[in-house]
Amino acid sequence: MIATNETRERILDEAQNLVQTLGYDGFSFADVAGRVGLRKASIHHHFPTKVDLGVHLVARFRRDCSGRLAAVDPEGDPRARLDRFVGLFRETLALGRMCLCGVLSSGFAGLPDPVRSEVLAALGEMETWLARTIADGRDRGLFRASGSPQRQARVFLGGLEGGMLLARVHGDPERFEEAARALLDALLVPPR
Amino acid sequence: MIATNETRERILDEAQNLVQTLGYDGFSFADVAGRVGLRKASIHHHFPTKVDLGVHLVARFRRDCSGRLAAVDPEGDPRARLDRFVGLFRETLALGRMCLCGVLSSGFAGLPDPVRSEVLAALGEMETWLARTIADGRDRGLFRASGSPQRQARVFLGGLEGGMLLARVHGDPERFEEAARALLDALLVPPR
DNA sequence: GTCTATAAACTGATAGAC
DNA sequence: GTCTATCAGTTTATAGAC
Repeated sequence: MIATNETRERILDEAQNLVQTLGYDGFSFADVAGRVGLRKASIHHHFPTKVDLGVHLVARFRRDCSGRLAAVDPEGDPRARLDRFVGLFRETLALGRMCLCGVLSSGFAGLPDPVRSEVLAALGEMETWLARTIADGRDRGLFRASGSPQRQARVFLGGLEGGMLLARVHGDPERFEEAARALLDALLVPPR
Repeated sequence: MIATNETRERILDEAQNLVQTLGYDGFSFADVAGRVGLRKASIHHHFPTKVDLGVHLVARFRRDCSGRLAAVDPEGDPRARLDRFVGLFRETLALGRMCLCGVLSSGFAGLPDPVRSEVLAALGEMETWLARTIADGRDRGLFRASGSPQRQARVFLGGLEGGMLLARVHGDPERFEEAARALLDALLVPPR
């Protein structure tokens, strides 16, 4: 792996952290600069505009998600694969952060066009992965058929985002677990 | 009903509309003033600070929700009563807006303390109403018991918020309907 | 109650020295 | 690549005339 500009990554790290905690409008060049230990002008050197920073932020998040999901063995038990998906959300929540796509969905109408596109693309990739996994589980007789796998994937993702949102508000991760368990149970074929 | 200061209400209307569309940071005194047809200073006359405006915003929303839910006949079919709850969300979504609590949950950590308290109170009242309705449905043999009614209420509310969020992002209200249907189905006792 | 005018702080962004 | 200095625009908020 070529060393892909370390400062750039640190800037993206801090910016992403802020967005996942406070929302898109909740971070400024001054905030990011302060945390990275640089001046505002130096941030602009790496990311000329805020839109540019925002787009690269979501694009990296998307690549990261895709990579993690691609690393899940597609031959494994579909239930365990879904658990892995839930685990990615759980890890984020444990840090007190929201899913990047979830936060950005909240003030979606106010986002710059290029950022919106990236968010939609990221959400689309998650849904596609979920739909494929659910379809596989149906083929194996593990999941019940109820509408299309795409439909089930959309409900699953929405449920996770909502559960995550309310869990963080109440500072109670157990709420997220409740939601995840309910979503998985709804998918499973009845045990008798 | 005594005429409860009309200008104040119009200010709250426009501010709430903006928050539900763009988020808490997405509205300014200039925005609100422009829409109401007043100058910024006049808004400050009615609501001295932004925190003050924000608190009254959520407080009014909370009263409004409580009123609408209290108007639902507590003797009626629990399934229809839940449908009524879903309908409140549906109406908001049809206007391209998010649930006020949902939007404010997104950047929760960045909200002023008094606003946070109101959001938590509003969410709590919704959950309590849902839990009572679900408990009633269980007593009548309509809903399946799976964890406490409180737990089911939390999952239900989270699912609605998440479904609403993603439906609006994709500009596809049908996504919300899918989520709502799945949540109701999960509650119902199997039809055989 | 509404207005004009103004303040102080902050926003994203640029120019140019080192 | 990072810095200082600066810009124009916006933010919340106040003072005081009408």
